[in-house]
Amino acid sequence: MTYGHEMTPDVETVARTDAGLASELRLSVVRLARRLRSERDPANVLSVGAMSVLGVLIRNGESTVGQLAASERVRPPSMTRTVAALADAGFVVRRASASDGRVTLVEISAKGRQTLYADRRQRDAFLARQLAGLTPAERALIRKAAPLIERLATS
Amino acid sequence: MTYGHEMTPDVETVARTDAGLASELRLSVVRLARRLRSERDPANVLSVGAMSVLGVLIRNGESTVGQLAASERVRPPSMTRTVAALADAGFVVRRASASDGRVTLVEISAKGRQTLYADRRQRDAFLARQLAGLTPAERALIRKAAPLIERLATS
DNA sequence: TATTGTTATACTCTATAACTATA
DNA sequence: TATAGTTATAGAGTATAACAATA
Repeated sequence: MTYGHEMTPDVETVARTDAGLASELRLSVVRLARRLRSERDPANVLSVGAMSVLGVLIRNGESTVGQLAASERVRPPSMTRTVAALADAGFVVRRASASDGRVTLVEISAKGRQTLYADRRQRDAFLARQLAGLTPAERALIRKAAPLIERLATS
Repeated sequence: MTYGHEMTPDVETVARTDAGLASELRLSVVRLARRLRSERDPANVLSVGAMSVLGVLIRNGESTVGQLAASERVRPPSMTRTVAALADAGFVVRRASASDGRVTLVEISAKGRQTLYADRRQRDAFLARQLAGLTPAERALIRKAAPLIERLATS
């Protein structure tokens, strides 16, 4: 697989060195993330951040507001707002902790689960179309790269 | 290279099917983009969007406000604001087109160029550290995947 | 005293609508 | 009439500061 004369690289730095690699990967990832946001169906009720919180709740189960804020890397007041919006829409349920009266426990509801899965399928549609434009070998490469990108984000 | 028992996948969907691949890639990319934003030095004067515009100006040379808005996928009023902020800070220079009095041409200044490069080095630092935690084989894989991600974003 | 979460308030970025100037 | 850009205004999302309740 080569990127010869037919493809002008979209970044100034050729990623030969590791510093250049960081720069190229950063630009690519930021651009794709922005594109994914812009391709979202505006009819969607919930924001990207709110949907992401539902994903955390499915992955980790019932969580406190503080845990959710940490996992999404936002401040507690922001997470309070997001959780309030999710609760108002019936996507999560809040309850006080029995063992510690200060904490608010948040759990996803059946409606939240269904909504998240439906929204995901829809958001995946754009990227699936884009991936269909790659060759099978390129898709195989992306398949191997995705967990590495995940690790770069979370480690 | 395997992702065996030592690594619990952070996504529910195993990317065996192409739909699953879209889902996994989307989550990974969105997470890394968010992480990159959060790792930015708060002392930076310009927003991510403004820096991205400087990058476009270096890549494409002098551009109109409309061209910049299209390339960044924002509406013209948003780009007017971004360009105004860049001009106020001396990072770009605006001038009227000689051939078409309606258009505003925008060009990067020497100061803008220097600032962009410095900001980039700094933003790259976090990702370079993360990449250093990968094996050489994994980095080689990322090196091949980056231009593909760019294509997914821009095609 | 320290911690968890909330409320009050402000800032940033983006959008739509309405307007000006030019083609 | 259509197009390029700007101004006015509003909405979404996040932040800091101040506060209440609990440990």
